[in-house]
Amino acid sequence: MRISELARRGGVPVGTVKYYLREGLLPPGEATSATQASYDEGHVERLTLVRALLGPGGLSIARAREVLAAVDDPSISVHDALGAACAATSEPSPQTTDLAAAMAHVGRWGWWVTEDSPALQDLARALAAAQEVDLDVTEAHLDAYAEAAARVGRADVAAVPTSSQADAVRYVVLGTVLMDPVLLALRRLAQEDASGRRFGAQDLSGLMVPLAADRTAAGT
Amino acid sequence: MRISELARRGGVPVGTVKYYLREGLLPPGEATSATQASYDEGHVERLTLVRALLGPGGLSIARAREVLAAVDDPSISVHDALGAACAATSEPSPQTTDLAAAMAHVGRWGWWVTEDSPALQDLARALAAAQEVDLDVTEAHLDAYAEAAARVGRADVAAVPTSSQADAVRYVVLGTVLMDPVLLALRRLAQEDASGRRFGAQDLSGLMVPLAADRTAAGT
DNA sequence: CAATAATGGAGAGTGATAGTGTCTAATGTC
DNA sequence: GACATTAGACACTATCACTCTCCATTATTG
Repeated sequence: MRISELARRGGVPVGTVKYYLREGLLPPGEATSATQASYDEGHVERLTLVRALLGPGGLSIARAREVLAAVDDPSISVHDALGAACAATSEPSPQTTDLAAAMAHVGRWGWWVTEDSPALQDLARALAAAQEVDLDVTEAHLDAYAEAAARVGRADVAAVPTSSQADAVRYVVLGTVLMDPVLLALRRLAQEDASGRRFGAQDLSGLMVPLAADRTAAGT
Repeated sequence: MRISELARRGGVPVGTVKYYLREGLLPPGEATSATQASYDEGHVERLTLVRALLGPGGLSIARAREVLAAVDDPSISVHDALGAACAATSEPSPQTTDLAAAMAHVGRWGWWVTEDSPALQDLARALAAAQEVDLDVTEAHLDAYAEAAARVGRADVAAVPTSSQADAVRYVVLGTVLMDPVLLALRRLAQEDASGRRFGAQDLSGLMVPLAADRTAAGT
């Protein structure tokens, strides 16, 4: 297919496809002449993948390129692919963070992580930010988070397919990036549920009901 | 104090403080003359709060303004404050999303949420994005996420202080925004742990060890 | 009391990011 | 052979979160 069809299939303007090609997010099509290249189903798939990483995944072009490099690397291990995905979703450390508190927590939970994991930096920064504004995060509260995270991490790793290395790598990378928003949305919903049970019952009695599945989409 | 001291205390340039004043993120200081205003400790606290929302919280100026409006509203309920924080961290719905699948899941878990919750839209979009790229998210996998999220949501709500309405609202809003990155970082670390146990043992035996607390900060 | 520095306020400018638009020569298609 | 399409390159746009510059007006200080 030509570029216009690829763009249509992916639901993006042609210019955007060209942009992704330029940025190396999409591999070039097979050149059939000086001004023509043909693209295949693989390109369509790749394009939807790129859109997922950039949109819901929230990655920048540069980060998406790193993630895709991991997906494309046939020799990468699943564990290293996870590391690449993790790195792609972490902020670049602006200054040296004090990892002591974060490391103490992780040690308390007995988790095996490398000391230079970007996620450890992220945790340290996030906890420091909470402390900055005097947000009281108790050890028990954090333990609840850790148990929840452990549950999620175990589910993620258990779900990794064993069919092939490439499948596993793809699954790990995509799962890492695309399940973040799922988890956050679920936290919001769970908070709403818990809050409704604790705070909302009296003043919102009629408005908040357990969702029944008999309505498909709520318009205005 | 004058603006330069406020800026110094908050660790930001004076120009940035002026910008936040212009944007309504900081309340104006008490004008002592045509070209002078005095700021107090409340302003310093507010400034660190703004920095936390914009930096680690990942909010835009506009979203931060909404969140701060909730924090400032003395009559808002805790539940509504949570809703405001939730809305501030959701994408504005670009198109109508099909909520059916998301609602089915939420109903399955028996959660009480409103049908027009932004988080429900977020969940629907995130699941749709995963499906788009053929990422297989099983019901069991999602159930694990839901249980983890429920745990987190319960911990969050249980930790809400009862000292005063204002404290509770502040805690809820900040906790919602600032604990997101904590949860994501913990997921990464838990994944690394789980992955190391499953995939990493053979090829990274020496590099991955349970963290001991005898080192404070890991340099290069 | 005069020189210097800082302030408030407003508008313009900056750099990064993610595209879009425009152009050209070459090509495909009817 | 006429018209649309393409690849490739470069330039342009929009948004965001600042950052700079300017000015008249104080505050401070020697």
